[in-house]
Amino acid sequence: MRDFVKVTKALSDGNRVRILMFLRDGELCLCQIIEILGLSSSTVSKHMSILFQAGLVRARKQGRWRYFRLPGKNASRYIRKCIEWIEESLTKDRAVARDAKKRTKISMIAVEEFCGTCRTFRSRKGS
Amino acid sequence: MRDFVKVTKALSDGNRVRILMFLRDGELCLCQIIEILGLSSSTVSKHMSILFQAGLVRARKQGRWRYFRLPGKNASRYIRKCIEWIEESLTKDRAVARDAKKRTKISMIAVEEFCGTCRTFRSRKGS
DNA sequence: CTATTAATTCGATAATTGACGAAATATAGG
DNA sequence: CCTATATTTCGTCAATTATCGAATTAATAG
Repeated sequence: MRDFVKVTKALSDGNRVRILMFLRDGELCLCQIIEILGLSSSTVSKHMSILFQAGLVRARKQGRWRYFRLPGKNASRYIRKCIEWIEESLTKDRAVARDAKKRTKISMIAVEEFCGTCRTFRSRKGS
Repeated sequence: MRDFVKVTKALSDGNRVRILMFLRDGELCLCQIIEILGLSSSTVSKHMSILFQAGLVRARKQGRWRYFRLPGKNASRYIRKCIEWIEESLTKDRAVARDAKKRTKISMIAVEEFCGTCRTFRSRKGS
């Protein structure tokens, strides 16, 4: 029960559900998630930690960046079922559609450019 | 999204999940639920209201008693999926097993006896 | 109508939660 | 080592939540 409620608590916030929905299209690094949600980095970091603790996302670190993704087939049966349920319930959701669009836009910029050295590059170019 | 989060918020409390699990065996009146959970009547009433608002239980009133049950086939697809998911995830849960046992014990007393006139009867007999 | 009892609503309280910004940590590059 | 940047942790604050008991409402029985 403890673990199960950890999952339902993780799902009980709209922003966290949004994250799960746009992670369906593949992994993203934290700063990309920050950009899509429009929340502070500390807040998003906390959200990711809650999703991670619940087993709803996997994470990997590469250099300075941390990438998050849905757990896929390695996940326990009830986590997989859970994600299926969320997907089925929200495919037509407006907020989810908006996020997907935003994600597409962000994905046009290569990850290494979006956050990282090239941000410095871009701002140098801009100023 | 609004409605979906209403459901996940309803599920984000262990006591409410317990309620859903022991309602699988059929409807119960509020005072029976109170007895199984061991919480105050006002608290349980609030829990039932939250579950009802989320569409996770149905209710009917008969006389002074209010009976609650799972929504069954009338429920929307995603509510049914949700309940399936909970069931699948918690069939082996210890708290759920404990509640089921308690429910069986309570069910030995007819509903009309358990709460209602016969409670007076029993306490008169007892004192 | 009155008394009793089931259930809900109300008001208070302690705990939890979501948010932020500041400070700390980690990593890469010079 | 020093700087820059991505992320996490910490402290704080406001909002929400789970709980209770008291008061209220609803419905039956006498």
